[in-house]
Amino acid sequence: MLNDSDFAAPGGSLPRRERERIARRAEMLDAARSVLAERGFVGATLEEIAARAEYGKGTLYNYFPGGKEEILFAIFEGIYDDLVSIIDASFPPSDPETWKQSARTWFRGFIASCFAYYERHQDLFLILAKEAHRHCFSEDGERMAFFLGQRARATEALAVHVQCAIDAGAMRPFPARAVADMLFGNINGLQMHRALEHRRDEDCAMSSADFLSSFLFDGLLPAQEQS
Amino acid sequence: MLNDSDFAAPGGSLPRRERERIARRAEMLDAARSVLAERGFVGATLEEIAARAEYGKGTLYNYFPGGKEEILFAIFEGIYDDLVSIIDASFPPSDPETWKQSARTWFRGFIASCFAYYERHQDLFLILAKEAHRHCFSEDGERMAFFLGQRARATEALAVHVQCAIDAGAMRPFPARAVADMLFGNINGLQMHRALEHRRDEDCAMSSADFLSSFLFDGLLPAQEQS
DNA sequence: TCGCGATATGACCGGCCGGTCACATTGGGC
DNA sequence: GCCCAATGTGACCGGCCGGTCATATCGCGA
Repeated sequence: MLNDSDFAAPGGSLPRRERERIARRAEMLDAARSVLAERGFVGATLEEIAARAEYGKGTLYNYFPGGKEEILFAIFEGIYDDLVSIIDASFPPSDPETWKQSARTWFRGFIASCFAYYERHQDLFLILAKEAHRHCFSEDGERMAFFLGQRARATEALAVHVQCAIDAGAMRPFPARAVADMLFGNINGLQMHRALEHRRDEDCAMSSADFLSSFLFDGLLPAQEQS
Repeated sequence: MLNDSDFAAPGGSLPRRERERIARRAEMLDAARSVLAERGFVGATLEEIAARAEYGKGTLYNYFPGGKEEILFAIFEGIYDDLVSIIDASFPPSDPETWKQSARTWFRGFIASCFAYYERHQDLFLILAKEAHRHCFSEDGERMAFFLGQRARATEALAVHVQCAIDAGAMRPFPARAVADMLFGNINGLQMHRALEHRRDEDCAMSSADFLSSFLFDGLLPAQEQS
């Protein structure tokens, strides 16, 4: 993911065979993403994924011996890799003084990057919206552990920066993990709101980021009521 | 739902036959809720629902001719009925002056009621978390319409009161629908956070409501930074 | 006690799909 | 051009489950 210019794609110069293998795997994942976004994990069939990737069903198993589940895992790992990259790119390492001045701007930028990412990869947002919560409560222990782990990876990466803001006095001293969770929740929630109302234009992405950061930083009370 | 003391249950005194029919339907829905919470909609089998309700599979179809889908609809309709009842009970009709004084208290009470409800009906929360988003993007037009409609019913009921708060000057003039959406999103998000961390005690439900209403009303900035 | 409509039941059917594997195809080294 | 390893393939299998329906059972009224 993110290959299209967002961030560095791996696999510079390897033995020829290896590069082709990676490229084919990527084609299959592309197809899988589009089918999963449309039909969800249970509704998607390996047949359709294979067809859309222009391979036979059996071939999928050469690249994903774990079958459907491994494909799901690979896709989610990619999404969370992207989110962690966005987080890292949004908060340059700085001293407390800079933090105090820039925290709000940086968080607003982070929020805008997330919206831009979801806007550019609507299939990934759909997969996230349809599947992420579901599998966090899966009855299959291994699957649940995987999803909780991915979720925790992103939450903790963001919580680090929340803690910086708190330490610098730029944010009230709430528990950093909880705040990080709420940030993600609000970003996803607002994106969902936008998707359901079919607001897709770029302008709206900007104003959504403004709305959300004002909502989160300044709260719901009118200015004179702040306590 | 809510039969256990929360709010009035329907069906006072009807022809005997009719009451028994309603009671059996309720037993089946109870069983269905517990299976759906564990396995999700696709993982749940009619066989297991019937067994848990102590009926045969065929009998389900006497009460839910529409099969699995009708059961799902009935459960969600009940959940959203409950949420609307909670909303109505949380905001007594009042004049603008009372609103201005009490808005924050009422919203905090509403948030606490939601947490209490989810705490008391964890199966319903699980169903909501696992299924609600998924079906809002369903490829089946009718199902999607149903879920969007239910969602809109609750959002609009809450938005009415948000608009009152705004009109009374107790809340910043954001779009009421968007605020209502964010409120629900944050309540569900925090409940999810608590569920995943296995925080289940009542104390925590109280402090969660405090945390969330402070988070939402006062925002993330320290007091002296409020703009 | 009988009879009959209402209700309960679970064996069965048909379709679906994840996963397998014997075979076909390819392509690179010689 | 030949050979073999690597890779691709889709027919097939087995299990699963939603939905049906012929049959059994119930219970009420006469």
